[in-house]
Parts: sequence; structure tokens; C-alpha cells
Amino acid sequence: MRKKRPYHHGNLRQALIDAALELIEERGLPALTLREVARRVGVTHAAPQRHFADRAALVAAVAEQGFRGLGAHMEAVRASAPARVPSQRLRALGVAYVEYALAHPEHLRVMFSPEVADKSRHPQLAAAAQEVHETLVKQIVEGQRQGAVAPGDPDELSFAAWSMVHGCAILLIDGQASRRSPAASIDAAVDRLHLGLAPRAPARKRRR
Amino acid sequence: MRKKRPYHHGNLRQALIDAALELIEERGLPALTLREVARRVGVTHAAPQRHFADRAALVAAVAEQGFRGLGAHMEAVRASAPARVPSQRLRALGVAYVEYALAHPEHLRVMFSPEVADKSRHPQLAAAAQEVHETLVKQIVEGQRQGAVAPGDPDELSFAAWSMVHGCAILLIDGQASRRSPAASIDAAVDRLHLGLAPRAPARKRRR
DNA sequence: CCATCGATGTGGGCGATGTCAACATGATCG
DNA sequence: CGATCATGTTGACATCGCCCACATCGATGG
Repeated sequence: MRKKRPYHHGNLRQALIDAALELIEERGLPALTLREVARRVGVTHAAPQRHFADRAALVAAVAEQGFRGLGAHMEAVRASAPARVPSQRLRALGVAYVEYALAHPEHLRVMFSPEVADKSRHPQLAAAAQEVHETLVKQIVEGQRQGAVAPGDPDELSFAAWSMVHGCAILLIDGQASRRSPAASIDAAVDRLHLGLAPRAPARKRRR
Repeated sequence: MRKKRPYHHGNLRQALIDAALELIEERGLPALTLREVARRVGVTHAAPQRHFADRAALVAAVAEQGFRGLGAHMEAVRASAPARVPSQRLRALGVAYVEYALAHPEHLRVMFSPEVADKSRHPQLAAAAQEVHETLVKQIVEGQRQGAVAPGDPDELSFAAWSMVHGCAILLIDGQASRRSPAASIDAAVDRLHLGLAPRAPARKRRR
């Protein structure tokens, strides 16, 4: 127990973040209000200022927690997937990303909200996002080492992979592709990420 | 003889949308305020209410105009790309999407902002977004007909393609991949979309 | 030609918000 | 034990979204 001993409330900062997330999931990000959050936690309207310089700082903290949760979920999936089939492992990682997004849609929206677009203002947030990216890069490199991923700059490949899963997540959350079940859409997208849009010359059927 | 502004503006609605976009590009979406927009156009703070039920309606109108602009840009690129090389045409479409996003980053953020996430409240916005999607689907179908795109449900394939370009656009706008030039990232992502992550030559244990 | 009426813009007001400044409280430590 | 500073409170202010009653314009019909 280091300086974690709370003074008055008992770790108000985390309580505010939790309440903020709860509020966002109930009524959406635009409904997030410093005063309402303070009300829910049971402190006065100015108390949050001791922990968050402004509203954007609170949003950034919620987003940061989201990235950490996403990273943890991906890391867990990565560890539990069979290491000997690298393509499956990478695939599982992509599915995990989208799954997390669908499980916490509002949270993901916060993570990529315009309100925290300027990540240079929120270094902690930038670091958390970077960590997620690095998980992906690591898996790409491992896939390349085992011959399951095409050669090339791992940064470029992982950027493409991240683009796909992230775009997939966003579009599903926004209901742009709601005509079929989310799971099917995820599978289709990850398949395409794996195989490409161009026809494969050898007429070899892959699993779907 | 100063220009006397008539009591009735003439086309206040469009003027408000333009001013809103301008304001957003200057200071970001959170800074968008009905009153400030009214101020810029030179009307009183309540005038916008005659044209937009609430703030969200104005944001939706800006987003809708963004989708229309994106659709027009894509359609122009599609028409000007050589029709005889369908894979190039599809590729140009994807690049056009990301280019537009990079040229109007704030505008794109508005289009996918949480504030207009519930598109059922804004039918016009939903229609404009749908049109962009359909441009993509059309090109996929054409590509399939000419053998340049792998067979499969066009909706699934176009969803994957849209996911990739959209994710690419968002990540670039958010500066998540700023280490290399945007153009190179776009190319790399579109290449991967085309070819897939898996090695193209079906090689088993090719090493050594 | 003019009275009428719906559409559009004005001016004022209300409750809520973010942020600031001054003050109160209590945990921690010399 | 008393000082000190982080933490929470109280009060205030400008601004915001939204609502209202009223003013003004322009088209319409008799």
C-alpha cells in the first residue's frame, strides 16, 4: 500500500472514471457531464476539478481505460490461442479486437472520439493506444517468422491489419452493416484480410 | 451605402451549415455552438432553431454534406479511372476514400461522431452514407464480373473493403501511424486489401 | 391593391453547464 | 501536537441549449 491510501472519499479519481463510463453507456458520450458524474459519486460539482483539469481530461481517462481493457483482452486471447498455428493466432487477435468493440461499443466510441483526437494533449492515452498497436505488430512479426504472413515491413502490414479490424469494429458499431449477423461480418472481414480481395490463383478452398 | 442585410436571410440553412463546418475545421467539433454559428452568419442566437431542431440536427446536416462530398469525389474518381482494369478502378476508389478523409479530417470526424451515431434519427444522413457504400458495392460486383475480385457475397466483400479504407482513414487522421508518409500507408493498406496478409505463393516450409 | 397569414428572424428568459476563486476539512509528517 | 497540503465545498460568472412571445417579411387570395 503506497500512496494509494485515499483521503476523503476513497479514490475519487477512479470512482469518477467508473461513473463516467456508466453514464456514457447509459446515455451516450454527449450526455457526459462533469456535474452529473459528480452527482452520481456523491460529491459536489467542483470536486472533479481536483482530478481532471477539464472535461476533456475525464474523457481521455475513460478512453485510456478502454485501451487498457482492449489491450488486456487481446493479450489474453493471444496467450490462449495455440501458438503453433500463427495464422490462427493472428486471426484470433483480430476477432478479439472487434469482439471487444461490440461488447463495449460506447467505450470504443470514446476511445476514438473527436474530443480526444489530439492525443498529444493526453500522453497516457497515447501510450495506452500505442500498446495495443504493438501487440498487433508483435503477432505480425511472429507470423512472418513462421511463414504464415507475407514478407514486408511489419509496420505497414500491422497498419493494414489494424485498419481492417478497426474499420470493421467502427462500421459494425455504427450499424452500417447490420443486415447480417455481426459474427458473420467479422469472419468475412478477417477472411478477406487474410486472403485479399484478388482471386487466389491455385483453386484451393480455404475454410470459412 | 452599406449592404443592408434583409430581415430574411435568403438561404440561412445552408449558410449555417457552411459556417458550422468552418468553425469545426478551425476549432474542432466540441467547439461547435449554435450561438457561435449564428453569430458568424449574423443572425440572433435563436434563428437557427427555425432550421435545426437542436444541435444534433445541425451536426447531422454537416455530416450529411460530408457524405455527399465523399460520394461525389469517389464517383468522380471511379468515372475517370480506366474501366478496363477493374482492379485499378477499385483500388483508385479506396485511395479516393482515404484521400478525401485526409483532405477533410474534421469533416470526416463529424461524419462518424458519436453525436450522430444514431442514424435512425437522421434519415437523410443515413441515406447519404448508404450511397457511399453502394458505390463500393457496385465496383466490387463489376470487379467480380471481370474476374479481378474473388467470388463471394458482394456485401461481405464490400464490407471488408469499406472496413479497410475506413479504418485506414481514421487511423491516419488520428495520427496513429504518422511514422511514415500517409501516401505510403495508404498504398500499403490498399495493397494488403488486394493481396491479403497470407503469403501469395502457397509455400509450405519454404525456408532453408 | 390590400388585408391576411404562414414562414422566418428578434429579443428576452430559464435552467444547466464548465470553470474559477475563496474557504473548510482532515490525513500525514516533522 | 501543530503545520501543511492535498482533497472536497461553497458560491459565483459567463455561456450554452432550448423555449417563449413578438416583429417582420413575402406570398396569396379576394
